[in-house]
Amino acid sequence: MKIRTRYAPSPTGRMHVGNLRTALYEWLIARHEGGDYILRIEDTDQERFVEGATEIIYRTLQAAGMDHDEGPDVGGDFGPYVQSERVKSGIYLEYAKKLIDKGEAYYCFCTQERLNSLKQNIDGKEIMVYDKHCLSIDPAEAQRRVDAGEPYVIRQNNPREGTTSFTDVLYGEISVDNVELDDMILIKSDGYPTYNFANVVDDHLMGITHVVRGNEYISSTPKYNRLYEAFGWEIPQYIHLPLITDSEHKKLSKRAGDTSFEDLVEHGYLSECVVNFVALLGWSPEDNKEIMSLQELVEKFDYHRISRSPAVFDYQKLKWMNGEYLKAMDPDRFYQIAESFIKETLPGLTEAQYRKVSAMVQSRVELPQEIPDMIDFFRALPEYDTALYCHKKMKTDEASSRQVLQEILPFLEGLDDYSNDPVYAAISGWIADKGYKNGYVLWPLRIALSGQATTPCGATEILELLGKEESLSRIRKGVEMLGG
RNA sequence: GGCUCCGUGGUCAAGCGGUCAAGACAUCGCCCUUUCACGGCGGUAACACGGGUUCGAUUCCCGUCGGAGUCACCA
Repeated sequence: MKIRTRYAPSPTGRMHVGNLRTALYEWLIARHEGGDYILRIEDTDQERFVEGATEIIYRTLQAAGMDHDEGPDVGGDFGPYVQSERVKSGIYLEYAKKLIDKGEAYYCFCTQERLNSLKQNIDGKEIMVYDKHCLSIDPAEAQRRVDAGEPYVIRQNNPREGTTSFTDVLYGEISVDNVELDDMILIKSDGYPTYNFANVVDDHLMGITHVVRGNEYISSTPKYNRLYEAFGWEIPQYIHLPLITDSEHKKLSKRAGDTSFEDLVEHGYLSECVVNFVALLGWSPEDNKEIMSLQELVEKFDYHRISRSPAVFDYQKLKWMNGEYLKAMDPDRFYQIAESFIKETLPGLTEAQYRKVSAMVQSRVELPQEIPDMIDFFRALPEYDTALYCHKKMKTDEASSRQVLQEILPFLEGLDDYSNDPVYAAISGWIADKGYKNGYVLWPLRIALSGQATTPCGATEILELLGKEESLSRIRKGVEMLGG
């Protein structure tokens, strides 16, 4: 049988990494198995609906490289693919009524006040279990009240005795006492179905074979199973994914303002890197390779290897991976990314110089946003402490640096070609003549030229970029600061 | 609190009865180097605990402890 998976987001804003991973795993399963991947928009909560959020979903999926076979924008045989449109046809209410006829659901007219009175507070958490109050209403009476226009919801009628169990591909069989099963609402008072209900109905109607979702749904899955059973529908394969957590081991969530795909991209993370990284949160390939293209992921993704334990989202490693992607990148593409950062920091250079700076920075940057700080010293010599001139390994200190700089100054003044290779050759020659060690001269030179201990390049490359005049002025300044 | 799930280094993560318990990030050190970085090499660092089962448990079972999730007219 052909595998069909679906990504069913609700359009409430940006897609955070947990959702992204769910979407990715569903896509990978479908693609690896040669199945179909369906996009379904679950916009049954009109209050949380955010204008433009559906477009964000399209954009994100596209940027991440996940194409879908069916969906609101591409059509398909099982449409419509937006739940608010499906509501109009009345299917959810129709199915809910079938459940009422079977005694598996019932009308409920309880007011919010009465519901609130059922709430209890345990450990600061609000917990509510419905007491089946409206189950006792005579069906004919209930129907009369509905017809009279009284607000109502439809609740699932779950038994209080016995147990219900389901099988998860990863977790195996999970059983729950039926007392734990709340009579959850299927149809809300505004006529919209709840996620819990619409999800089951649509998954069935759309022929979804593998239901992939976050771990947080495990506890409600028995209720879904009862729904499938009540309808006599085939139960899909369940694949519950381990949670992705923050460094405090708490579930990552949109409400907590956790990072979304778009946030990461705006912060300079490459979309292919984010996808790669997220794929590895809860899954690893047999060969343990880490840097993988989407295509490789498709080839290697065996969902049976998905982990059961939660994973912390480690920004540090994400950053490292981004650096790997940046380093491996074609220089031209890197330049496209780095260009604006470089030009804004260093206005007025030639195109060739910009390319040079880009190349310097490519091998050591993890995020493009780090570039300005890395190269700003080219624009203006920063304030610096003369203690920088002391370097134990190079055997330099303030006095030796002053002396060396004073000594080499006339030599540099007499030099006209400041291109890297010639200037390097010239200085090397000079150093050899004097019998110094390279670092003994080049370390103070770099400090004088850059005012900082770490630069994305060597001293002579700075000379080249700065040019003769600016270089000499910076060296004189250094000598001055050293009391020369 | 009830229920459910999870438990290999700080983090990700191999392992699926017998291994000196992989690898990656981070960290530390060394080398290389025109500083830093990159690169190369190496170090520190883990099977939560207690019982079983077994000739033998990280691996299987039970319990304890710890962590998380869930208990909405949100998904």
